[in-house]
Amino acid sequence: MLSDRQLLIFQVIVDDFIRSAQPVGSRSLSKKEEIQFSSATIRNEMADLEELGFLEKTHTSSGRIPSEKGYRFYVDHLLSPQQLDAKDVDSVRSIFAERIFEMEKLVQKSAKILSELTNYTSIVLGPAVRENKLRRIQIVPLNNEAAIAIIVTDTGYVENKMFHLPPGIDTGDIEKFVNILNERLTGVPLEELNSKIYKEVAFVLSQHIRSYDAMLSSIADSLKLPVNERLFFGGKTNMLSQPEFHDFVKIKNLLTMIEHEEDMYDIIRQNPSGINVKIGKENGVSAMEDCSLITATYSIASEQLGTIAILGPTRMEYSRVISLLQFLSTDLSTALTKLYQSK
Amino acid sequence: MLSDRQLLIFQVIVDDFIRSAQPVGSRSLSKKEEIQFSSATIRNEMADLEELGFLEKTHTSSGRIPSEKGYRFYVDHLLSPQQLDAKDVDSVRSIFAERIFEMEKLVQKSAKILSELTNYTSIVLGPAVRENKLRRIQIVPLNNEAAIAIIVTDTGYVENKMFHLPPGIDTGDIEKFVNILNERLTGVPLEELNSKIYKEVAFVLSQHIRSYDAMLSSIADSLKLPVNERLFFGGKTNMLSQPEFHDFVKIKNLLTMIEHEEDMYDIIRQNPSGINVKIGKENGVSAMEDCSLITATYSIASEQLGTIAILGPTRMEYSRVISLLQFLSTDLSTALTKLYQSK
DNA sequence: GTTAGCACTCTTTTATAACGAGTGCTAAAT
DNA sequence: ATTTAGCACTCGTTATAAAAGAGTGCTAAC
Repeated sequence: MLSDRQLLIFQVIVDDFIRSAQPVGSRSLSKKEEIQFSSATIRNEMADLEELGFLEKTHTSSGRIPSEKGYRFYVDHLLSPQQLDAKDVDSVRSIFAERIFEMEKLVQKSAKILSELTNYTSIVLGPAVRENKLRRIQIVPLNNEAAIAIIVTDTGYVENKMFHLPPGIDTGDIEKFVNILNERLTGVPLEELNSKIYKEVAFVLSQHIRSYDAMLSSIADSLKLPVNERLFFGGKTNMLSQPEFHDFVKIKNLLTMIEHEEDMYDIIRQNPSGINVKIGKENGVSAMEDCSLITATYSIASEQLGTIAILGPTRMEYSRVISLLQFLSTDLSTALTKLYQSK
Repeated sequence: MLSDRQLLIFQVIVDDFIRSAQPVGSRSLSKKEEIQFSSATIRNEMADLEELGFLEKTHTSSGRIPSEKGYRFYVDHLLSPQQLDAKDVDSVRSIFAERIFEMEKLVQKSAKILSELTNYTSIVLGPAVRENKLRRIQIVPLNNEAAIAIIVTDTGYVENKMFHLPPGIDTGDIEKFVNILNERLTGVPLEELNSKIYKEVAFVLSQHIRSYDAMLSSIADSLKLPVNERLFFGGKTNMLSQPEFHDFVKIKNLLTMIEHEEDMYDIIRQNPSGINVKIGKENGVSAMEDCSLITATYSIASEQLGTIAILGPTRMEYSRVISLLQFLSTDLSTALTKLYQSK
């Protein structure tokens, strides 16, 4: 569909604009060594590329910038899987250098490094605990009225919630109660806990414990997991350095959007596994229409755990970011699998 | 030291500037109804106030704005304890409307409401767990190599940490170990845990458990509390709407500073109990030299728990914010005392 | 098919002037 | 002895115009 020359010109324009953030003109293009034809020829090609919808002008006599369709094409067809810079490799590896133990810490550090490396904003979702299996339930009474329910999963994730004790319950009952829960529920994935409690455990409890139901509903309520997986951010303010956001309305909208965790959660979470690129309006949110979002998923063995994402301007270093995310998500998956698979 | 007329003029200037963010001129002042003298008189007084260091000009022929010294004087001497708006009272009360249980939730909601009410940034530190008393230690083994240590305090605070199990330890030993810890350490304030473990518990353990020391040091290490109390923020991006921050360098520095949790932690934490106002350079941080920080502490009974703070431009609604913080911190203290004092 | 040349467009920069809000000072009024 | 009216002056802001510069589209020559 596009001639080789058009491809070449298009690619150079995109690369140049990604680097400089300035519209690219025919004259400056003609001076590049990889381009051998005159500025007039380039102008003709550029006009064609614009007609095809790959380029845009900011005003009648300006140079060209890539359109969203252009970026999409660039990402889909012009991005050769590029070798990652040795420095970048080192930086990513440094995440795993210390023998970090908790998943969350690892994931948090990943977010930090990613944002420093790219100078964009990084967002990491996870790790998902939905499919974690229950390791232990504990109940710690605080006083006559309240107690804490604690659950621990096989990956070391701990969740806790305070609840009211039914009046008049005694410690022996609580202990029995917990023992029954542990007997019946250990090994059950968190997402099935709630239904399992009512379907299978309630009956057993009823036979052993007076007034079990008040407590059971308190507990079941407390354990209404999955708790939203947490989001971790890195470099929230990095976008302030991007020239396209030297505009108070834009930056305010964007930062406000980022602060709004529930929305971000939905946006990140809806991405399918593997690498994913959403460009500009594809994000479906007006605050992000000058942004691109690249996501990658990570997993333990084949079980998808979470998502790493980079949010940058549409004029983003797609190639490098994609390589980075690919590399990091693979490494993260490997590390986590090694840590938690070897039960 | 200052005449009544000077006080009046000064107060009106500050109030006006706080409202409008515009330098205040003599003519516009003379038109206010509370001011009965001519603009020329006002000019003379303003010149004197400037000489005394309470006012500044932005350029030779501009109106006046309050200097930092001026704000300091205003806060220290001109602020009458003002009645809080009925709306504000309602909003603050709404924090306690739902019967919230966990301290952290309460504190988080306070941060949110405060920032919405003021359109400044709110920062809440706490609640401190240093003096919380240990209620229970649990150890949950995950596999042969790792286990989770969980501690629960009398206020329902839960902290957990993963640690390595010494090779070859058996479950019976772990159980004994935990029982001894609980016997000896229940009721001990978190901040004393570490020393107590080594001084009093180590010996007992040594008599009952083989290879106790490897595990003890893992655990003690894990429990190296107090974990920094957490910071909660509200309205991080609110400062973007303040006209004094319509400057990319300033806003970037400020937001970056805010993101840097450790620094913020120190800044908030160092404030003594009660209401505290830091104006501009008094904050000692260049990123905050156009800001004022107002802090208030909250407590359970007489034990100080944490700090609520509002970060705004130096041109801040001091009177209203101080009233708000005073009111909220009192209410928060009362609510928490009621919840947790009645053990 | 390619390219040199040129008129034209539009932004950015620079210069200049006009405006206006505000001051400080002097001299008159109270 | 204050207070105030009056006025010259300052300086930032706004408006206008002109010049510069980067880039385009089109035509005609190569």
